[in-house]
Amino acid sequence: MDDSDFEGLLRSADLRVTRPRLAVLRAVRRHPHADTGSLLAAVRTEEPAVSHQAVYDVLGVLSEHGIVRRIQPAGSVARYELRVGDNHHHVVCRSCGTVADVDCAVGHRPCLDASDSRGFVIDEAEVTYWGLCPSCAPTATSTSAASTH
Amino acid sequence: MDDSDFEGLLRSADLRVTRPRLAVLRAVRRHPHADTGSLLAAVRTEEPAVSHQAVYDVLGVLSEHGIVRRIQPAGSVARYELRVGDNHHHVVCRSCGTVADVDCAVGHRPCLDASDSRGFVIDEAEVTYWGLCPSCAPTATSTSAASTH
DNA sequence: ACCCCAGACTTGAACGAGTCAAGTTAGAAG
DNA sequence: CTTCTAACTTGACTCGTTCAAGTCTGGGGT
Repeated sequence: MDDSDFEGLLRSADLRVTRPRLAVLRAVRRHPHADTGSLLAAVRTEEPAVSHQAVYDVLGVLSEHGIVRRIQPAGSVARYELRVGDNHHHVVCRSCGTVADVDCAVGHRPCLDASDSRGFVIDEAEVTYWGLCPSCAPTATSTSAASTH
Repeated sequence: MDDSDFEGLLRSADLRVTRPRLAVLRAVRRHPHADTGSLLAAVRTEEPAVSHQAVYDVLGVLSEHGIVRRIQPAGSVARYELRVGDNHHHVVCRSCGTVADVDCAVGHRPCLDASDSRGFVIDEAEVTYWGLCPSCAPTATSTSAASTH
């Protein structure tokens, strides 16, 4: 994912290639799962004149076009990442809020043919794991028994 | 789930039984998946003097003690429900934001033994389905093919 | 039955992520 | 080079949620 890749992504989505957009894409690449505020700060290290509104706008259109993915665990502000369309989920630390990627267990499509989908037309199943990250977890306690809810 | 059940739940969590708390519990029972504002309005139909702060406090402690469950789909405000510990997930309508319960496919524990949990100690896996509710979905289109992400 | 006090509530101000609106700038097609 | 509109800047604003300080009350102890 270098700058010419970003340019291609923008062009094939019929979006103009602008300095703010490239700067936002580079910021998201450098800071996966960062929130808008951090991304704004990161963008301004290379493009000091970019407004916060521009960052919101850019992240908005990039999400709409599937170039970045917006995630928002309960209790957190919106976060963004570049990995799209590659079937992965997220682990969120209950203590510090850190987010990490988790590859989907091979071949599994969790609960997807939900017996009763209530008449909804479902297009995505999002899985979020909750727990404690290595830094926050009490040391030594090992196994990660998890329950579905 | 009648009022004496609520009283029991509170007492066994070492929480005082107060009129505001009972009113909030009744409101959550009457309005599953409602946000704080709606619950406040519902509470005030029977207890007009209850402050908004009280509702926030009550929902907070009830969540901490596992008496109610707080959910917050991306882009939504916090919502609350009484069903706890019974293994169910949620479908959220992308168009109107409506939330419905979906029972977990029997015996499935989605992606839980995640091949690589990044050193996190996981205690819960939350599944959110995204799509269109019956009212918002274009009529007739039927199948609900879903992709994991 | 009464007292007492920490836990629960009221009041009112404040915070901050995100949005709205109006005017200006700059990609990129012709 | 010109033109047009998508994209950006600026600045005000909304609203869900939290903070802080003071008052009240459920329920255990006497």
